[in-house]
Amino acid sequence: MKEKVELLVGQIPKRRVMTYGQIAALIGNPRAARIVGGVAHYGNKKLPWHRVVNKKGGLASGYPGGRRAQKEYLEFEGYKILGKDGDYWVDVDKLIWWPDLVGGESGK
DNA sequence: CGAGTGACCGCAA
DNA sequence: ATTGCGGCCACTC
Repeated sequence: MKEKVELLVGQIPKRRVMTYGQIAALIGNPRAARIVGGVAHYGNKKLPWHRVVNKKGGLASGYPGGRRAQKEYLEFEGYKILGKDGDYWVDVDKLIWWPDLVGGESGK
């Protein structure tokens, strides 16, 4: 399970993001979004968890350093960061990314 | 070993 | 529209 999560997160290309629910669905547990969060906290911290956002595209709450730090990371990679003071989010509708199972190009 | 928590999501009231 | 509750796997105490 978590291996799939870590795998997917590790395969998330730059300028692209994935939602917890999405990953959870891909591993076979659409309702196990929390598990993804659990893996994020306990699992492999070497993975780009900053590219993982919630359904609203908002940044994680328990991220090391706070949402601010995560926002810095994302904008540093060139993400289109939106949001208000203290609350940030990305264009999940456009930056959302899916594994290469659609037939090659998943979006650019 | 047993119980509780965790960076979430979705439905129901 | 907002608040409340259930559900899953892995890890920690």
